[in-house]
Amino acid sequence: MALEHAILVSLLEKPGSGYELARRFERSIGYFWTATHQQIYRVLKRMENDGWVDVRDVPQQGRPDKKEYSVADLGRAALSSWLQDPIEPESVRHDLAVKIRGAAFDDPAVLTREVERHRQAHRDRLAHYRAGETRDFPGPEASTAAPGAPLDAERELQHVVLRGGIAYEQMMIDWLDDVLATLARFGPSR
Amino acid sequence: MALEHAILVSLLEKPGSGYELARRFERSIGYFWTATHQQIYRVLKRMENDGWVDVRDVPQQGRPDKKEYSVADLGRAALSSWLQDPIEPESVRHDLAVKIRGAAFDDPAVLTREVERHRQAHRDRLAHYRAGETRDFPGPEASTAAPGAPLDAERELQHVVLRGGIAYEQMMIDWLDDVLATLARFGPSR
DNA sequence: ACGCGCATGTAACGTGTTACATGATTAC
DNA sequence: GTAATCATGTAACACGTTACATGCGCGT
Repeated sequence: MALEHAILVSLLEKPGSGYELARRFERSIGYFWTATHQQIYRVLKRMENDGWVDVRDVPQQGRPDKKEYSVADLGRAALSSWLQDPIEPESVRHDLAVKIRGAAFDDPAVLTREVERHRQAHRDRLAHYRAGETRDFPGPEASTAAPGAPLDAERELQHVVLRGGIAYEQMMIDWLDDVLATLARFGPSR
Repeated sequence: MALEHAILVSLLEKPGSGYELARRFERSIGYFWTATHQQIYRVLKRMENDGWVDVRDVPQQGRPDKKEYSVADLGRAALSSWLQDPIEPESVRHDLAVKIRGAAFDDPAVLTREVERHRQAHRDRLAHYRAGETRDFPGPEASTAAPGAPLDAERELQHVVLRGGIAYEQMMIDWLDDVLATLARFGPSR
C-alpha cells in the first residue's frame, strides 16, 4: 500500500493541510496516484496517531483555520523503510479493454463513440501535462547548477515522473487510434 | 466496477469453471485485468444468485468435478447495458512513481536497483506478449476472409487489446530508461 | 439570496488482498 | 513420500468510493 507513502512524499516536498493534499492529488501527485479527501483525512488521522506526522494549528483570516501537517521522524523512517522494500511491478487495470473485447458480442458503433470520448480525454490530459511541463520545467534540460548538484534532484525526479505521464497519455492516444482503425475495418457498414 | 463484466466477456468467449477463469486472469484477460480465485468464486456465486450465469456440473475422471459456468440471458443483458454505459477514463496508479519522487529524500542507489528490476520485469512481460502474438495471431493483418467478415471481430478485438499491452510495456521500458538516465545524472558519485 | 472555494469530517458499502482450509490425482 | 496441479471455498481485514454533513467568507 502506498497512499500513506504518497502523502509522506508530498508533505516532505511541502507541508500542508488535508485539504491542500487533496488538491495536490488532483494535480501533480494525481498524475500517478489518486485519492479523495475522505481517504486523505482518514489516513492522516491514522498517521497522526502513529506519530508519523506532526500537526500544527494554523489560524487564518478570511478562511477557516487549518491543520498543517509535516513529516515526523517516525514518518521519515517509515518512508525510508518502504523505499528500501522492493515492490512488485503492477499490472494495468483497463475497463476499456474489457469493453473492447466485449464489443465482439454487442454493437461496435457504441464502442466507437466511447473510444473516441476516451481518446479526447487523453488528448486533454496530454495537453494539460505539456502545459505544466512548459510552466514548471522551462529552460535547458541540464539545469544551471553544477553537475551533481543535489538541490535539483527533487525537481529532476518530479520532471521525469511528469514525462512518464506524458509518455503514457501519448501511448494511449496512439493505441486508441489503432482501436478505432480496427473497429472501422468491420464497423462502418454494420 | 468491471470484474463481473470481465467474467461475462470471458465466459462468452468460452464457458468454463471458476478455476479456469482464474487461470485466464493470469493470461489473456490478465493483460488488462487481474483477479484472484477468491474474488472470482465470490463474484460467480453472486452472479449465479442473480441469474446472470447458468451452472452445469461436469463430472471428470482423474480430476475433481467442476462447475461449468455459461452466460445466461440476464447476464448478457447486464453486459450489454454496461457496454452502453459510458465510463470515465481512469488514471494510472504507480507505486513506482511515488518511490521515484520519494528518492529525492533517500538513497537514490537503492531506487536505481529497484527501477532496473522493474525494467527487467517489463521486458519479460513484453517478450511474453510478443510470443503470444506470434502464436495466436500469425499471418497477414487483414485476415483471409472477405472485408467486413463478422466472424473475425472477436479475434481482431483480442488482437488489438494485446497490441495495447505491448504498447504499454514498450512505453514503460522506454520511460524506465529515461528514469535511469536521470538518476545517473546525479547518482554515480553520491 | 445563491453559489463557490476553503476546510474538516462521518457512515455505509463495495472491492481487493491475504491467510487459512480441504481433498483428490499425477509425476518424480 | 512429497510436491504440483486441479478444484472449491471461508474469514478477516485493508482500501477505495459515494453519499451525507457542517460552517464560514466572498463575490454577484
